[in-house]
Amino acid sequence: MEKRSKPGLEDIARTLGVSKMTVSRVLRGATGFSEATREKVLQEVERTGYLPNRLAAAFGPSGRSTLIGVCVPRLTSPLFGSILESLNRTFAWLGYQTMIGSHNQVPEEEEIWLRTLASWKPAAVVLASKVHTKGAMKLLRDLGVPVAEIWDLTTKPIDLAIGFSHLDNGLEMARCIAATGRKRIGYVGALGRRNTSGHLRYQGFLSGLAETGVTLATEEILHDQPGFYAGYYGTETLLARNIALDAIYFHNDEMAIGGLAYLSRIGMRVPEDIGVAGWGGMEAASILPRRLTTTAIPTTRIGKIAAEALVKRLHGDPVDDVTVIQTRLVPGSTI
Amino acid sequence: MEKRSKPGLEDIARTLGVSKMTVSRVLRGATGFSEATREKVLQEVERTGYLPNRLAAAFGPSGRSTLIGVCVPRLTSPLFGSILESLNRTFAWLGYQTMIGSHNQVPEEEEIWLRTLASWKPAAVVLASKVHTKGAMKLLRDLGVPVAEIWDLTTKPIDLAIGFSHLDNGLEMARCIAATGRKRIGYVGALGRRNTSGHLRYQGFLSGLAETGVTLATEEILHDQPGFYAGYYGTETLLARNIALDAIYFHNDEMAIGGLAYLSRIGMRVPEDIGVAGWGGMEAASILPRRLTTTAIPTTRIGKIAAEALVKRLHGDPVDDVTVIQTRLVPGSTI
DNA sequence: CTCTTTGAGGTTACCGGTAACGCTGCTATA
DNA sequence: TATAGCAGCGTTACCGGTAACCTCAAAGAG
Repeated sequence: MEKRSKPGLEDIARTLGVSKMTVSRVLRGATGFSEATREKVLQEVERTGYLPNRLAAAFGPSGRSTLIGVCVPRLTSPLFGSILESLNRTFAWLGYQTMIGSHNQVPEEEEIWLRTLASWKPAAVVLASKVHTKGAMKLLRDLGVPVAEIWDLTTKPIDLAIGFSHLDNGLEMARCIAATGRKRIGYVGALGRRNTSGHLRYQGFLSGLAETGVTLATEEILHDQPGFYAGYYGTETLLARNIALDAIYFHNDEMAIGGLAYLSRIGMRVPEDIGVAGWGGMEAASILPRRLTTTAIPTTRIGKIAAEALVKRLHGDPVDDVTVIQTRLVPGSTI
Repeated sequence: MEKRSKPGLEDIARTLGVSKMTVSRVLRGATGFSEATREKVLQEVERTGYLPNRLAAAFGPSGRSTLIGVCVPRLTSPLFGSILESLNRTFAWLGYQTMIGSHNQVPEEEEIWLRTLASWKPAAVVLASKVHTKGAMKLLRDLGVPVAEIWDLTTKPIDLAIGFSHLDNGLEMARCIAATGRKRIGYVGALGRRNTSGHLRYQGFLSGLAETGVTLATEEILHDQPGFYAGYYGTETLLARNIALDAIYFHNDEMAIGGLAYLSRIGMRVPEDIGVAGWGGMEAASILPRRLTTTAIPTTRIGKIAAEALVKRLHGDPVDDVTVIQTRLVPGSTI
């Protein structure tokens, strides 16, 4: 039967005959103690199995939190999953913990999440959204902690930005397709016309086509999640219009693969009858009978760099405000 | 310029001429105040934009935490992503926040994560792993909070269990395949022979085959993550042995789709030349030229029920120790 | 009319760290 | 030799809620 909850700094300090503060300094790696003291403290910590109380550490006016809030559009996407995995791993390595949320591309949901996060006094915030509500911006300002915006670079960063230009991704793919001489081009997207990064790629794609004097022949932007189903049915809808097409650009690889499934079903050959391009560089894209033309995104790198930059900022070390991550157009053989 | 950090309970209490305790009672929905007082407090909270400090609330000997730890094998799987999404949503609705980690099927990583989590004094823990280290079990015991084990049911639950039997899933699929008269059956798995839920399905599959006097003709268990690549190359390896096969069971749908890609590449027809079955019920499985034979998992339901059960237990309401979730074998047309 | 109950709210102790600040004794320098 | 500086450590206040305990007046019971 224990009466007290858990051994704390004080217990260690008492058995060692030093003060709480000394133990605290040793454990935080601060200065103001001798090597002999450090040894003693670490041994006692080991012996007692002392667990620091991060609640207490973050508490109080001068408490230093090790909590990082992270909000992404959704948790079901392997792309964001990979970023989260990378962020989690890097932050853990550097002594920080994450609190993860998703906003489903609705800025208001991000604000609600941010409000909850704020009540935990986080040390920093990572956001993977293009748009923020006024309320969210005010919350971020009141929090007064570093903010890393990942994923897209086109917006003016609040603080730090790590990512790439979705607009350029779309532009680049348009040029790639145009270079093959294809001129009757369609687009299949998702998430409506909300201001998402997918929509940016769409806009970049339009600009890219315009460069060569081509206009989009037809488009179908569903309101669903950008998954296999949406790609399949979106393609069906697009082709039902009986507009002759020689290429389709998709919101992402999942949708492109859904589209390929429909094309295969109706007997259209890719790339002979029609070209297909996706985005995201998912694993499946490279094992298809014909390797999918897509843009590969180094998600692990993005997570690692974002976490490292944020921690540097927290330590007061100099960091670049904007870090551009290189993406790579994978030519494939579906165009 | 503000001198104090943020308005707290005390600030609201002072302007209203009541005590901190009264404000706290109102906000927590406890008893011991009049309707008039409640109104006043809520109005003042609204007016000042007061944010509760959950750090302070969870702190102290009698602090009530609203933090829930959740640990899943990986964040890149849409299946686990969907569970996390569902857990997050349900917990948020009920006033709780999650701290998410992944253990990558390594029990020691789970223990490390658990140790970090423990220093945040969570109110409860959700685990999606079959095996736990001794250290992890001790940490859970010391924490003394409710634990929900989700995903698999075969192990003796620590506290609550919500899930289904992976063994039965494998068994059922074996019977389904055997019923078609196929007898030369192969298996392609991943994650080595680690004690994962995939391995349980494999074992159930073996038992199911044994029932009908069939033994596995050949198997290939890779050490990679169970993704498209692993399925593709695993199938290549399997078939390179030149053992005649009329069906392959895969670790999951991603791998099955990878396998289908290889089969298609070498010109084998499915299901005429060879049958294929996966597991997981991913979206893509149902848009393939032939609908994939698989087992659909109601991930959203699992998350919702797990979160609700855990919160009930936290409130002291009665809960079933074990909740069985029905999975559904989708016959498809690849067998 | 007195005694008990109860609703409404106040008081106090406490949690486990952290920063600020103060004290000691030793060493380097004028 | 005086003293300034500093490494090393102790002391103290504090944070923002919560449970436990206490008070007090009004209502109801006998």
